[in-house]
Amino acid sequence: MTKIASFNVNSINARLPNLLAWLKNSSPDVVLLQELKCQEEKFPFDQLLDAGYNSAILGQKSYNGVAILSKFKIEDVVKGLPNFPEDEQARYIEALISINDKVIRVASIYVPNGGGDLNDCQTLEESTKFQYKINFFEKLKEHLANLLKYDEIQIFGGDFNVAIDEIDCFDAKSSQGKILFHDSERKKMRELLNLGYFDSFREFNGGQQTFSWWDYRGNAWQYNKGFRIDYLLASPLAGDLIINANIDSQGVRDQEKASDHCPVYVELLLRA
DNA sequence: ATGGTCGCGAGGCGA
Repeated sequence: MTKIASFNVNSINARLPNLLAWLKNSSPDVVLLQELKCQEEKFPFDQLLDAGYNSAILGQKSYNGVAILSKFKIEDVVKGLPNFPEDEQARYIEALISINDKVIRVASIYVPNGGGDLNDCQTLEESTKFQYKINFFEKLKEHLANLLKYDEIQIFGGDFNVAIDEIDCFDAKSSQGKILFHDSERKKMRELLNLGYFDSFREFNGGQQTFSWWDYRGNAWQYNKGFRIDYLLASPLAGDLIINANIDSQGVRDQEKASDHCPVYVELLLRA
């Protein structure tokens, strides 16, 4: 059994003790990380290697940053969306990993949040940050549409900063039109899925409401005021091999110095 | 509720 997870750590260095504890308990084969908040020279390569993981990273000072951890060799690393070279933010890393003679293409994706304060007389759709988010989605869609042609086992995971459906919000009515649940960004998320990728959690959990992110503010965790915004997208070939998909919603987010996100994961049966 | 809490890095930004 092969386990692939995605985890927005909200600073790899602030989260290292929590991350190492979760790696030990959960023992994923591959982990897609987001929000490293550090440059490559400050990434804890050695401690992760001691824990049994190779790392490939795209870093950035203070903000963003994505990585792929793997118990297996990481090859053909792509840093940044190839069709978005002008993007200065570290939000995409892709690689090939061979397990049991099967090649898996994985990517760690950190979609822009796109929220924040609006100036007067400005709607969310008019704001620069939201437009950057929509543009990033468009570039991501173009790239994934190309990758889908390869007919590979692909698992693309990350923090997409969008709740797909009402069930993915603690209060869909009050979230309507706000960041994480605005119609424009939901449409972009659906366009990704409509390329032919599965939302692996939803495939395996029907009408189950489980969140992956709770705001640090307002005791959101205590009141379970969360959203599901972290996903593992599976190509058709990957979908055939997945035997389970879930969210580590207990035992991680409630720890001391926890990230505001918790890990999501899929389990696959790979036979040579 | 235009609040609230983190992380970075040393004041304000981003989420």
